Amino acid sequence: MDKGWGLTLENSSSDKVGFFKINKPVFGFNLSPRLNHINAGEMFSGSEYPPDEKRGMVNEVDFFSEKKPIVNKENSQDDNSMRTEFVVNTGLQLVTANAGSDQSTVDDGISSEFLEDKRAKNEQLAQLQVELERMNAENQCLKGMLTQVSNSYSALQMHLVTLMQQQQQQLISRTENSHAHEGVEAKSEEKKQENNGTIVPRQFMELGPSGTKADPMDELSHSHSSSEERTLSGSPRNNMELASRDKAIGREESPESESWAPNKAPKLMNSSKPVEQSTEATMRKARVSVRARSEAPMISDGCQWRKYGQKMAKGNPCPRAYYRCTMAVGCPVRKQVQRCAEDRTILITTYEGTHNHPLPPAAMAMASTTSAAANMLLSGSMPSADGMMNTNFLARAMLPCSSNMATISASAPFPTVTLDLTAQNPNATLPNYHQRINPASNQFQFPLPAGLNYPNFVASMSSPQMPQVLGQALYNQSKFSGLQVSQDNNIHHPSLSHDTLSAATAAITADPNFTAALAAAISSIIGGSHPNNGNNSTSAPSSNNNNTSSFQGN
DNA sequence: CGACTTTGACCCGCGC
DNA sequence: GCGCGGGTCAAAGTCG
Repeated sequence: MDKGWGLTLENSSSDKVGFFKINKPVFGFNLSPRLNHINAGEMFSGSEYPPDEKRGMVNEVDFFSEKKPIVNKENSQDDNSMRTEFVVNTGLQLVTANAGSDQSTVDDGISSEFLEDKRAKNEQLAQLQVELERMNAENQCLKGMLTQVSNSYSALQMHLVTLMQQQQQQLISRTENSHAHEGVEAKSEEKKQENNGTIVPRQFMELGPSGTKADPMDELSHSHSSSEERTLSGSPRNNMELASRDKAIGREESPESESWAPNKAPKLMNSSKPVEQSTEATMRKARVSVRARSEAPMISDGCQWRKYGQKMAKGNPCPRAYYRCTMAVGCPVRKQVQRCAEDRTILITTYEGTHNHPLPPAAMAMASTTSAAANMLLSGSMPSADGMMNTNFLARAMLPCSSNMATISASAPFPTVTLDLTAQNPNATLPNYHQRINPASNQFQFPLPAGLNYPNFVASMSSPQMPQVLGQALYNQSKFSGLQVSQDNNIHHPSLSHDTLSAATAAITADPNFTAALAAAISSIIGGSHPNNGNNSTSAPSSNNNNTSSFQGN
């Protein structure tokens, strides 16, 4: 039908006469008024609207133009669809009217016939107007339905995108787990890579709730049995470390040996697992460091810590404090807190290890979002060509945005992710115990709005959106930088990247506690699996959820 | 009294 | 082998 009309209008005028003579009746009589209305409007509303001369031709050749030229002329000035229907209906009605008028002409004369005719036309007009209104209403209804369908489609599309994102994340975590499970089987392959000087993605630290958790140094030793073990390079240095560890069997168990079983069992196991030990030794060094301005002695990050030592570090007049997580027995997570030598207002907090217990709600919220960050960081920290390319690409993308930035550096073979949130020169005051950022290392830089720095540590994690925002931003970044595992499912959100990242950086700078917890979560993931995965329990200890008061010395 | 901090001693890796 | 420095232990002290 449409095709017929389209052809009619597009063809040459010489052919149109014939087409119109044929199609017009078909259009007018054989189709429902509603379809006529819609199609007529569609056909004549566009660029193919027939010129006046064509309309004139139509009128001239129309079957009914001879009887009702006035009607056709009136309608041709207004609504095209109406015109069409007028032509059609007028023809039908006039047959009857004329039939009646023939008699009236005989009975009443010309004047009464004229009045009758005019009245009939008025009635016709009224009917047509009513019909037109009805159709308009129907069109409005259809428009509404179309809008509704469009909205539903958009909503479904968004939902689909969300589901695909979640699926992708699950795929990533599943892939990591499979990597861990395949660690043993893939060792021969890893060895090949190691021999070739290729560094494989770092492995995770063991984080199981075993009661014989050793200190981080020794933890490595029994992680060969860990399902979360990941592959890593066995550098000569690591092998040496391993060998020397094998020799060292001396330290006695402390009263805390149940939770921090220092050395015995691990070392016995080490002797038979040199390769794994070396990889774990490297993994053990995975850390997350947060540099932030704070007068407080320690950043509250939602976990509970116990100080177990303090030492003077070389090159820094400020002592370094050592803390371990006491939220659960045997939790291997530790952190070091030290003030920056150059700027003592800067507090450097370094996290190491993986929590073997559920994190407090606040930390859990952040940890859930930082899983994406960890994916990105882990991928980006790989010294592989891809990793370097991606991180460099990301850095290039981020660098021009601002001179003040939070810096996350992941440097192999001592992967340390540094969140520099001091809004100052991010590289000037890195602590000497951290590997300084260098061009060869993997580096993530996030722009921070100029002038932002750390506020007083009075803010709590009051904004539940922040983790999601950051997580989404990092997730987008990871995808943007091509770090996703699955290419087939890659979803691009170019519109989200910039805005979300800005929001994320704003969130970071707005709440130092958030950053600390973020770093802890990242450290957990880098050092092992997701903190939330370390324990089947889904409820975090409520009594120890927030230890802010415990560490707010100032 | 339990939890936490302090602090000297010790262990270990690493460079020379 | 030795010494340095980082990291940890554990007894003693402190605090609520």
